[in-house]
Amino acid sequence: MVAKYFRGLGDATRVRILELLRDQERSVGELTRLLDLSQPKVSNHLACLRWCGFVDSRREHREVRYRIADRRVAQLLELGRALLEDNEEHVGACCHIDGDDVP
Amino acid sequence: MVAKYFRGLGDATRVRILELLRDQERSVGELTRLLDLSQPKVSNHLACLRWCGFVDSRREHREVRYRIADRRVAQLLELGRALLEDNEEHVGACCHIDGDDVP
DNA sequence: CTATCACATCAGGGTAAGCTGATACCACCC
DNA sequence: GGGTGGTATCAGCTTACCCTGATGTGATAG
Repeated sequence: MVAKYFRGLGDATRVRILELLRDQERSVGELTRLLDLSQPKVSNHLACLRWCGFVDSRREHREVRYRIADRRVAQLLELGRALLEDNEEHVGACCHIDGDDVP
Repeated sequence: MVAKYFRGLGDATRVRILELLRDQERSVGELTRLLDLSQPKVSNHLACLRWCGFVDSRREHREVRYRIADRRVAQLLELGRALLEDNEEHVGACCHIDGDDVP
């Protein structure tokens, strides 16, 4: 179950979304433009994040605005990023998990 | 990259391993017996955890003993588990990530 | 040196996660 | 009520992850 939860963070798009939501709430359209991704893709990942309780959503006019659901979610990302700094080379070398974030 | 890192935690077997290593270091054989899993499977996940810097290993006699590499790894799991408690129902209902830990 | 224990790696097949493109939904404005 | 902007969902396909079984490597004992 914990694994399933962390798996929610195990996608580059979802992490990027969470980082954009970190400071302010945003609509789906905003995220789509900022990330330059297809709308279904963003919406799909947002649904995933919402189901797992990472984000909350509310309608405003015709838009749906998303925000981080819990401050600890940001902490989790922060902690992960901090740990990563000391292991970036290792992670990059992991071939079990195929990186898709190579420039 | 952060996503790739979290993906390392996105597997039930790897999380179980980390929790067994949480309190004490253990050999591959111990883990294999405790988890009742095949040896290649355990070894493979250990390799993944090691590459990503979650655990350290050292030889002792003929065994290889593994331990948590950084206290923050345990903190990360702790934080994840704490957050999960408030969202367990949601996570269970997430159909994008197919749970394999259903009793 | 050979045998054996403990572990690592490999090749192959199955399966779930993610993407694309199209479509359905919902709220608002006219 | 029809039309439009903003989201959500769906079907099909591709690919990356994981598992199994077999084989390779390294260290110790005899």
